[in-house]
Amino acid sequence: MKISTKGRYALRLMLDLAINNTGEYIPIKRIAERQEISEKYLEQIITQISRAGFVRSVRGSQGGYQLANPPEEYTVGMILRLMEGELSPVACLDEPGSCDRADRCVTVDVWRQIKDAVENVVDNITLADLVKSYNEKGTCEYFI
Amino acid sequence: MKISTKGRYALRLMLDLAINNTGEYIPIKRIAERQEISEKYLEQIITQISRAGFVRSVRGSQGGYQLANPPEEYTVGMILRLMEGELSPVACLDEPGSCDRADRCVTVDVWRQIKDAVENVVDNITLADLVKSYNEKGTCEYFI
DNA sequence: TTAATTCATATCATTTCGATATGTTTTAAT
DNA sequence: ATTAAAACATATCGAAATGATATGAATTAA
Repeated sequence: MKISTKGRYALRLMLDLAINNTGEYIPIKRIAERQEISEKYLEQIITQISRAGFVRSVRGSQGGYQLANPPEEYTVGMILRLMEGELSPVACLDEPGSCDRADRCVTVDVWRQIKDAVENVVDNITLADLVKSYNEKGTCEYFI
Repeated sequence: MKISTKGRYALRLMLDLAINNTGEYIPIKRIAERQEISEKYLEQIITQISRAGFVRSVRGSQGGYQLANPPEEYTVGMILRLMEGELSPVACLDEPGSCDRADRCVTVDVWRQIKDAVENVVDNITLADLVKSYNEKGTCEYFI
């Protein structure tokens, strides 16, 4: 039941962009430094994020990334789903017909409830909420 | 964010024992047939379950397993934790001191909420609840 | 004695994870 | 023009986890 580093790093990356949402383009190198994450690994991650249209990019010297929309418009769920796929504890919830026991299945109700509970959390927290938490935590240069 | 087959199979196994909770000892072979799961794989799983004291076993011919306690006393959470470990989306929630960014961490609040939401589901469903669902689903020989 | 069963380990193929490596293309600054 | 910085693209790789299978020993009722 773990979220992969890709999902976690993507959230930190997006939160970094949200906190530094000044209009400037931020190079991935800065984020890698601040977050202490491998630059090359972050490049892979932001490539996915960029293709999804969550960020704008400018190539070349002085280039970088910025959020495509205001932090209010990104939920944690959007970001996690992009990297992790559906937030289901079992595949059968997302692949109808994948299980021929589905009609007489009892435990699927449990998995469904878990999925709903998780989604209820992640779809109701935005980057703006996290920026607020960050600011309330006092003066600190970094975060996780 | 997936639950492994061990966790899922363990729940089906325990539910099978709960449904067939007649006082008899049930060989793993029967359960493997009913659940269409590899017998040898189920053996590994029930070994863990047995060591935790969740079931009683009798060796030899006519031997098998039965629940050590009534179905009401087993939550889904107990069974999943036994196979999967803590139901946290990130390790840092369970390993204090594992992360040196913990003090200035913002995203950990998200992970904590996810964990709480999942636990709230699985710790409030018992095998007895699932047996009830099973019986309400009508006459069917099998379940998942 | 035999067959059925739990119990114990070892092994194994495949996939996933978490990266690293090696470029290319683009662009601002010099 | 040249250079350095940066996005973009793709391949590779070691380690761990996953999901089993294999082999056999110990126990017990029939």
